[in-house]
Amino acid sequence: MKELTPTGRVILGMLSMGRNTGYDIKQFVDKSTRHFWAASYGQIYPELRRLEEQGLVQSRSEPSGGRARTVFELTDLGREALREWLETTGDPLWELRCETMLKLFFSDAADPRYRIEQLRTFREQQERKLEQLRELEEPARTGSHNGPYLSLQLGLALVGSMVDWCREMEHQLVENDGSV
Amino acid sequence: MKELTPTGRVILGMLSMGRNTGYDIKQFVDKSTRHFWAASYGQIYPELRRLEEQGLVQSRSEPSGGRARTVFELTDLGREALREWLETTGDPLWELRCETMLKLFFSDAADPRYRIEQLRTFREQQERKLEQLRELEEPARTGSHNGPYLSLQLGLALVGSMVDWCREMEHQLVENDGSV
DNA sequence: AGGTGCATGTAACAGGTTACATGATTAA
DNA sequence: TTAATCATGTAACCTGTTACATGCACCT
Repeated sequence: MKELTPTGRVILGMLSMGRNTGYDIKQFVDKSTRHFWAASYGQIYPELRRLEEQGLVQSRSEPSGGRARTVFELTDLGREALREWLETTGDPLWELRCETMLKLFFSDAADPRYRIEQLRTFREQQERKLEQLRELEEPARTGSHNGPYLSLQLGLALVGSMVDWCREMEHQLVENDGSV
Repeated sequence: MKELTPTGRVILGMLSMGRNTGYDIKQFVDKSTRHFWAASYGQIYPELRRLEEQGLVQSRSEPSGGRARTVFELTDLGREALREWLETTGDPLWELRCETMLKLFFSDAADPRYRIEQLRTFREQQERKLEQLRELEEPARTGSHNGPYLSLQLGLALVGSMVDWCREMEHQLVENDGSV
């Protein structure tokens, strides 16, 4: 069996949770996994076709009124591929790209007061993210699946710790050089 | 002035810290920023040429023995571009791609005991990362720049909180369903 | 003589985003 | 009537990795 592509895995997962059109998948990604795994139409639609070629999903046309609509569902093979991926425990992908850390790293090449500036901007950004995550908490807690809630809690811990660290560090930096 | 590319910024920063060949930059990235910002030869060498075209860096050939070697340094324009980027405070790039969160998210489609399995694998991975970061702590603390130490602390806080969260969650999961 | 490190580079590939085009349905 | 939403799709672009090729220098 061919290895699943990253987006392929998201799609199979989303199908397993009852999302069944390309549009629907994208919408749902945008209000759930987007915080740790995004996807765009440019990936989703072609990938759905590829998955069908591989026999992992099955499409059928199901227009709503005169509006074209293609509904997908997992095949047995697809369900199997998803399960296999979920049950594999081998060095999972973990990628972080954080411009703030990079700026901090190079911050000796600029006026030191910009450190606080960067930290503040970053903290505010992460606080907004935290809020967005918190809005997902209630629906995730009461939903029919447990997975989303669990992954949300990990996200919350991660973002929360960064916000806390920033607050502390901003405090220290202000004390140390008295600048705003 | 044209906007810097992501790798262009890393290069300018590294040059400002005294790294002066493509090779040297790559080596240093690999033992410092790689945890939150990677770079490969395939990006670095072409980008150095592009930066020179834009007048941000200046190269000179400086062979060591019969071994070809091109040394780069920042021009005034390059220093200015770097400073400008460092002093800009606008919605910094922050991207996380975490396969474990994705697997947890979809974990209802597999046997629940794999949740603990995924968590454990992830924690071990992050513990290794934590160790690598800790090895960088001493040199960063005693080095001539403050930036690297600061960014390292943020990384440490982030990875540390995830490890803690995993431990706690693994504990809870084991209690709740008694498996493994 | 052979392995490791220094040093430069590129071609092929992978993965993903953005912007655009199209058009029906529904709620205001 | 018009804006938002549902719905599908693609082409151009960007960014980055991997694998490979090359060759000198230095240490054992």
